[in-house]
Amino acid sequence: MPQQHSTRPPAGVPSMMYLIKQVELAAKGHLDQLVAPFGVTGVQYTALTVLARNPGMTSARLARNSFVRIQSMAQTIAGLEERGWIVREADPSSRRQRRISLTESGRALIHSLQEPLEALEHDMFADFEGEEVEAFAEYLQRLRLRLGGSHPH
Amino acid sequence: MPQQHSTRPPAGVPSMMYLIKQVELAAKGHLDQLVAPFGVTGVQYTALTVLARNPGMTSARLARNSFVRIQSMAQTIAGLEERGWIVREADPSSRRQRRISLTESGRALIHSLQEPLEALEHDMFADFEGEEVEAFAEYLQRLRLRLGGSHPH
DNA sequence: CCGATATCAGTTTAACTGAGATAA
DNA sequence: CTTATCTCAGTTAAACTGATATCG
Repeated sequence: MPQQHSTRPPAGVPSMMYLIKQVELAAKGHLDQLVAPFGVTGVQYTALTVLARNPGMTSARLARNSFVRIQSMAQTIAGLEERGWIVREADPSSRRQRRISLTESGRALIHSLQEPLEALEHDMFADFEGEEVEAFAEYLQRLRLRLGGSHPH
Repeated sequence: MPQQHSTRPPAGVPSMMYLIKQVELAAKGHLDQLVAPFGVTGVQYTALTVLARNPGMTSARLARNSFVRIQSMAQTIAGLEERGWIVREADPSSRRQRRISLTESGRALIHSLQEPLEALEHDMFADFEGEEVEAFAEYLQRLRLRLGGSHPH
């Protein structure tokens, strides 16, 4: 039954998604600002850190891990390769796949940015209690798993 | 099947921002999928709901509220106007500003999408306790305020 | 003159789709 | 034959910058 056009505000329907988007947008702004002087975007840098933690990854696997299409990730990877931060080598056991590894230059980039980025995150959560940061991270993890379940192909 | 657990140490520098981005990306996918049949994007729709809750807003004010540039919001607003979901009327007390209000069509759109969107959010947080959802929302609010403090001009 | 609003025009990031070659 | 990976090519959404006119 269609309610009358009450002046009642439609409550914050998409409030959570709106909030998440705004936080992401604001955080991206800070991240980009910090890493830009190094000639890297926030997306490129985060991809690089994932690759640093997972040596030998393929582009396709990284794409699935990040919930983007293979082609989207390929573009990001191409940028990293072009700048010389990564190399892709043919895997002898699977000539189709190209395994990614960081160059010295890539490792140096991560090293240079590690401290400023930790400071940025520390600042982001300056008014959080220690356990609140962990709780927030845990909520994000849960959402990531739940929402990521239904990714298109 | 390819449910892998990552090699090991989850610790990483930009882990929080990476998580936030992934959650936002996944949530956006679900939102867009839901609202697309109505000819609206997720960004357009969320802007519309903000306008519904704040009648008489200007584009510039909405932009500041959303942490985007005036020009970026103007583009979103233009899309909403083009589709007939909003109208912009000259304010007699300030001939520069154009106050935005929803049309019947715009209100109908919000009404049509309210229930499915509530269902989507409910589903997102299905494995959250009630107080956890509130805590998560509160964390996001805090981050929004803290990060939004340093928005460019 | 200055600041805020709005607009016009162009750019960039980073996602997307579709098509096709090749290897497992 | 099927599926996954990779690549090429083009598209879109949604942010951005810069410049300009006008109102208060």
